[in-house]
Amino acid sequence: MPELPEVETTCRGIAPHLEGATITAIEIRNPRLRWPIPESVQQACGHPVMAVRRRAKYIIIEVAGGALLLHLGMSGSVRVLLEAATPRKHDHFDLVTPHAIVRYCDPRRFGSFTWCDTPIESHPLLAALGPEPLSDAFSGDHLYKRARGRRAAVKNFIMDGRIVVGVGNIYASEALFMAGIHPARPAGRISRARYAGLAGAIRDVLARAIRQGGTTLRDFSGAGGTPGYFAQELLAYEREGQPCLQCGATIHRRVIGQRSSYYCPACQR
DNA sequence: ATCGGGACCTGCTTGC
DNA sequence: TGCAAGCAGGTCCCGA
Repeated sequence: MPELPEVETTCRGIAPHLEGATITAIEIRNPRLRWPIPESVQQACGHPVMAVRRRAKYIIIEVAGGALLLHLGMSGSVRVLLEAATPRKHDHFDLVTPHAIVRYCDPRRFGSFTWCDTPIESHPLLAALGPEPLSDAFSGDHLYKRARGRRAAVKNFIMDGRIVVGVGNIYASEALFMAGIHPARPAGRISRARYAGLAGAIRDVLARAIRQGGTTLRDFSGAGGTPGYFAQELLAYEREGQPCLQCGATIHRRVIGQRSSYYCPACQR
């Protein structure tokens, strides 16, 4: 479910409830996620939360002495409860504070939850990550330089977190459509100018999706339970067989790198 | 160094 | 109606 806008929406949803509050307990109901939840997460208890922030698709909850590192995987979601509620089937754990419970649910168990007591940016899961797409470090020139000599499809290239973080399957299709670049084109065979357009498209689509509260396709909702509204702005994703909104040709679907890609064969070259 | 593919999971939709 | 196949928003790890 979650790409960068969904994670950002989740982060903003839980931050007001956690920042300044003390986690009094972490109640683990089902520790089986991508990796088993370690006992060490309990070290976050008893200290006020200093900050809740996002790096790539990870949510970082900082306390004195370390940080909780949370990933939503493919199907993770978080709800904020202001009163007790019966846990549902795939609710894995709760972060309990005096005024709220942050409850994590993940049916497919591709998400993760760990504790880090060393500098967070050098954590093995974060150390090799590329720039944030909405930061100044990300640009067309950055993409162009990193693409030299690469023969892999540009769609796989922009979804590689070591190149740029936060571009998942939906927004990769969308950004390539906006930039008029065919998703299967080799990354090394795209001009500097076209990469400038692609970087702009990535920035634009992610920023707009964040403003809409993410994309709700199936069951995503923000921490307060409200759905995202970006789905109605999708130009290519899941539009196979429908007319291109720019030229009227039929949108195609093709599996690239084991993922469905949607594109207009006339507009995208 | 780069790449493609397999792996990890459950649940929903589709088609015979 | 029932059952199997196909599909889903991520990313780590392996061998070539």
